[in-house]
Amino acid sequence: MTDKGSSVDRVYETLRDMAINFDFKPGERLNETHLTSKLNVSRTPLREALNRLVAEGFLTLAKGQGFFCRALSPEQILELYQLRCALETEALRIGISTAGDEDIAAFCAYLDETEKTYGTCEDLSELLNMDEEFHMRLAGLCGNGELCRTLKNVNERIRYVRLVNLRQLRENGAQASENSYLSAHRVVADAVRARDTDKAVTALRAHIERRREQTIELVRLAYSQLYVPAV
Amino acid sequence: MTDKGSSVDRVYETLRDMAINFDFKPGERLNETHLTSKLNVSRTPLREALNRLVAEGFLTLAKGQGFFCRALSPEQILELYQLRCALETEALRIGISTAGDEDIAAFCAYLDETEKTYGTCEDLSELLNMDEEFHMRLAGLCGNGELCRTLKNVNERIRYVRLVNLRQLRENGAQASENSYLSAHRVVADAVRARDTDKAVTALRAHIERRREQTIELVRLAYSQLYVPAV
DNA sequence: GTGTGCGAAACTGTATACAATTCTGTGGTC
DNA sequence: GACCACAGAATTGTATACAGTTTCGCACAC
Repeated sequence: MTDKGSSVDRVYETLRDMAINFDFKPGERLNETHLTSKLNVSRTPLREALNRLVAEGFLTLAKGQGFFCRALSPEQILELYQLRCALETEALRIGISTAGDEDIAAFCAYLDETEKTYGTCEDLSELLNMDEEFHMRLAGLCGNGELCRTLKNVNERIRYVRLVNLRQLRENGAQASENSYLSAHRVVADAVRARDTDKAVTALRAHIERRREQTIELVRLAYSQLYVPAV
Repeated sequence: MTDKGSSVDRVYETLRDMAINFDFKPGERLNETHLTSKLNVSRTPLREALNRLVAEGFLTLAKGQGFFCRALSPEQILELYQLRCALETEALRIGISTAGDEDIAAFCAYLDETEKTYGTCEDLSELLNMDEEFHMRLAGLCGNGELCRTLKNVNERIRYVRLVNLRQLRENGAQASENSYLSAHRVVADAVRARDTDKAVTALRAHIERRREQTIELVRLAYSQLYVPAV
């Protein structure tokens, strides 16, 4: 029953996941022939998938030289954080003024539900998934599909750095930091429930921008982890 | 010297222009064979370009059925207006707090310069270009390339409806409306020069959202113009 | 040792060929 | 007259072939 999807779709999703996780190193040139044998498809659907990923900002395309992994630079990450902030705060504004009570209740219920597993979650990737899910649901309250799709793309592109961030916090034994994530979410959710736009936007903006200062250091750390195979 | 660019690039730009102007009708199925003969390329680069346009939201792709022009619906346009608002207001916030005085001066100078031609411009498409250029320069003050690229894409996707709007205003003999565009720009620019974030954001938001109420009617009008060849 | 030029190999960009699916129109049945 | 079945045509999705660049390595000059 599961529509196995076209070859392009399968290849596209595989490559996107690899790009998200920087399985391709920043600036690395992609060898199409290697990828075809790795993914068992011909170059035609492969290149169609690659072209999509270029349009989505995961890869770049240099005429005559082929496809490259996107760069990983503090500037780039900062730009994406700003973009994320723009999208999320506006979504929040719209959501607070237009979402139904039941939608907001469902959103808050999700937070309640995940609150327990948040502290006990060992897998950092899973933890990040939960955080992203929270933010996507928050944004989803605005009912704007275009906005959500754009946000999703941005989140995917900063995911690696965020993961590095979590690893760092975990290593520093900063259990508190995870709780601070959670409490920040709680503050926003409460403000949403109270339909207090200013309070919610302010809290959310602070929550997102908090990470900005560390970005330069985080990108440096990211590079070091990229080229040292995880134990 | 003009790098003639690859075949894909040329085809891509042509198709994108056609999509922006709804030379493809909303929901229309695109026949690849016809396009190949029209554009004098084989299906391989054609499909690569089409895949890019899907990723950019100009087209959709139905498995087994090929490529279709995007829909044109009030909901879609409203979503894009909201997205535009999110991007522009955030860019404005950032720009006011980070742009150099000389950048702001250059921005204001551009407004001064175009102010004259604004009233006398006969070509509505050209008029719209000028408006878009103003907004892109405004956004450009924030120095965030990702944000600007996203905004550019959004603007392209709502361009047709905005053009219909201008046509309508022109037909109603509403010269005043063009002046109102201009004066709104002036208000924003003055607030930017004064580094008054709240005032600038409020004015810009109002300027953009003003069009929202008319959207349903505008989309209806757009359809009528799409299927009646321009005289 | 360093830099340069050349030629082969590798790779990209595009065209074409083929397989599988979808669409279309005709005929038949109720 | 409306609905369904089916065969042929058209169209999409993928693989392969080919031409034009680029890259890489090696030899050679300085």
